Amino acid sequence: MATTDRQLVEQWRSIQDAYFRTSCAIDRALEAKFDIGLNEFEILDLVAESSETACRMKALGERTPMTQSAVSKVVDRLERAGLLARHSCADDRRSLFLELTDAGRALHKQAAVEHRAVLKENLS
Amino acid sequence: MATTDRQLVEQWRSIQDAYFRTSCAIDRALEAKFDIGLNEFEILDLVAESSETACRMKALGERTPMTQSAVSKVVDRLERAGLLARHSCADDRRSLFLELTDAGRALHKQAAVEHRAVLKENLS
DNA sequence: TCAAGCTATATGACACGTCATTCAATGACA
DNA sequence: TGTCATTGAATGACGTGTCATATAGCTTGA
Repeated sequence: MATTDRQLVEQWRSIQDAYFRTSCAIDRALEAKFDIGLNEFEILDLVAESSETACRMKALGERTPMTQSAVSKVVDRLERAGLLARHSCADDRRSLFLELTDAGRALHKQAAVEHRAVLKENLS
Repeated sequence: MATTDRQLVEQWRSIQDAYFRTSCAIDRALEAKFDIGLNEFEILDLVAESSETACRMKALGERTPMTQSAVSKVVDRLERAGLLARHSCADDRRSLFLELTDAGRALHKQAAVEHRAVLKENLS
């Protein structure tokens, strides 16, 4: 009972610790080298990953813990930074279809290497 | 190489997922039942845990990933809510010594039960 | 004992996330 | 086809976290 609770809390703290250490490390590295944060990278990564299918915005919302409005704002920033473009979708004019620009694709390629490297350093 | 990267990313995603699911669940539960957030609870928990020693503020900063200024603000809110009090420290008048109020202690006791319960539901 | 530096905390500006709301487009059904 | 509900996305108000700084108290050494 008490020991179970203790173990639970221990387990939770270790998850928190791994999460904070790693996400801060990624964030700092990406911020320093590419001037984008972790969430920006995650979106770039998702878009890069699924460069086939259309109508992304919606899909992104489903693949990330971020809110729809958060996604919208991250995409704003990426678009302003010239890394990503919104295209309207022919078959459903409410939907938007996202695509990396050349700059975005290039940056993502480098950032992904960095990202994996930081993961390697920080995860068991 | 590629497979290692893939595994790394998988591992990272699973940590992220566990972290988000669990922290959101705790946050919602505490927010709904006790009107405090996760960080507020963590601070209450830390203070409750070490109710012996003095000059807490500093010590808290070392036991949490939060920034010193974040801790200061969380303590502000807890103090405003009447759950916690700052006492000045006799031997070093820069330091502050934190103490749960009766209300704080009572709330922490209940909230801790809830906290452990949510952990149990969300962790393997 | 006084200056210079260090330490503990608070505060203000700012970035970013959430929630609630809005708006346009779509679907469904009479 | 016209109305009503629903869906995809954007926006504004707001809370909370971070960084840089301010402030007060402590310490050290001449």
